[in-house]
Amino acid sequence: MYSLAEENYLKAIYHLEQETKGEVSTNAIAERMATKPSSVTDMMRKLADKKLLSYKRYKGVLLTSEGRKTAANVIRKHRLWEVFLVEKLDFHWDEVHEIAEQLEHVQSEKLIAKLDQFLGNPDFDPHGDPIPDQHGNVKRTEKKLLSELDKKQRGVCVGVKESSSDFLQYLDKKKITIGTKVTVLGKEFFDGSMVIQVGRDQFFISKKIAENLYVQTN
Amino acid sequence: MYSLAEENYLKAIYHLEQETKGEVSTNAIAERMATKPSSVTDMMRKLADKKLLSYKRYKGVLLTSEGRKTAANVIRKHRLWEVFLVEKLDFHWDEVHEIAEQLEHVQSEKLIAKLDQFLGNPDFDPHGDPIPDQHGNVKRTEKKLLSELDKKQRGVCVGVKESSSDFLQYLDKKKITIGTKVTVLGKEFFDGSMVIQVGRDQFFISKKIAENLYVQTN
DNA sequence: AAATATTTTTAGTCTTATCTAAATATTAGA
DNA sequence: TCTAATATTTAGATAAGACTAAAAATATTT
Ligand SMILES: [Mn+2]
Ligand SMILES: [Mn+2]
Ligand SMILES: [Mn+2]
Ligand SMILES: [Mn+2]
Repeated sequence: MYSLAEENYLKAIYHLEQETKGEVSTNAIAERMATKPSSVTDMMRKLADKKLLSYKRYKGVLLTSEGRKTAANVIRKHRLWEVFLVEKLDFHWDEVHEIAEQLEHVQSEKLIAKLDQFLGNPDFDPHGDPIPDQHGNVKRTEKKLLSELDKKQRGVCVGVKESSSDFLQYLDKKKITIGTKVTVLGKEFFDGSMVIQVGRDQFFISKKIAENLYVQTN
Repeated sequence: MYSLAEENYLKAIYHLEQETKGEVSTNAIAERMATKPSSVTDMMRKLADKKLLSYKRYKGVLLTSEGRKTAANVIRKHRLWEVFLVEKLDFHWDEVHEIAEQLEHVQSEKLIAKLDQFLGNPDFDPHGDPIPDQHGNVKRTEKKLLSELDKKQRGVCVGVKESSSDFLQYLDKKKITIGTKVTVLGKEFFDGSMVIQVGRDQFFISKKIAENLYVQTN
């Protein structure tokens, strides 16, 4: 249906739209895709011709509903494959992203439907990100960053914001994963650092860590 | 490592080399790839530069051991994915080829190793074709075409030569699959047609059917 | 409101993989 | 062996997707 390049642009724009809550700029797309702004302009023309987004010179782009649906489907595939790699093939959660980047472009509606079923229709990927349904709808859940919690508050880890290998390996070392209960024992206002309790362990974490862990407080 | 186009050329040449047992001609490659001879010539130059095959103008090509290993690895991936699709996702054996054509290009040594293990290190794909090992070695088995059997001879179906959807669906209708025992009850020398016994059923098959079913006689 | 800085687009080039049409080499027939 | 048919290569073109450098539009300072 759509080329690999087109799918990757749509996916990047989809994510950027949610972050910026509005038009997405040429430079933002170029940076996210590790490409040059002039290449982005060319592609925006093409995607606009195909009615996947609206584009006005110098004004940035917005996905059409067709574009958004297409992007969500690629993300759906990416996340389902990540679940497969972790749950079935025993990959570690820090090593599945690159492989899913390739698998997400395999074209077959039936394959995805069967994979979804095989995996037990999961709602979240190994990093806690929601898996869009067949229509591209994502059920958004209440979650906040650990850094937003105050002293004495308690939350359950439900996802990571960054999912770089370094960060995920840090979390493993500290025995934090999806579902882990975390209690804030202390919070330093000067630098945002915290002391938290995880299981029986208590330790210090920097603001940067706290800003990349999603938790749910009930 | 190698591009999608390069991998597909290598795979086609690998198969053609086995069929012709010698140099593979430009036209044969063009026909197999559904492309034009001039495109093949260009690609042969490129693959020769990369030492994946030897090419002399007007003389056809032969894979180098590096080329053969690369081709076998793509075939290994193709067949492992076919096993996955049939065994784990409950696809029918007539609908997995197109999807495997895409999956075979996913790059990750670790993925293939883990997939192989997950599937229980299978030796054959759903069509009875052998799965090359990590080094590209294929264990070849004794098999012949059903058409080579004579009256009263008996064989076990171990594979199909063609695996078009039409043919596979015909086999299903006749309850023939890998492992099915087949006995030749009669053979017409004029047109090569046969009457065979499968389970309790006896029926007529054309030469074309008999020439596309591999059997093992012990 | 100018001047300056930043962002975005345009123009032109490159690589990969394809094609058509024409030229050349090889093979087969008379 | 000469000729005709077939196979293969060369030359030149195209499309996708990227790049650089320069031009144009927009945004930010003074
Ligand atoms: Mn990912
Ligand atoms: Mn993920
Ligand atoms: Mn196949
Ligand atoms: Mn097969």
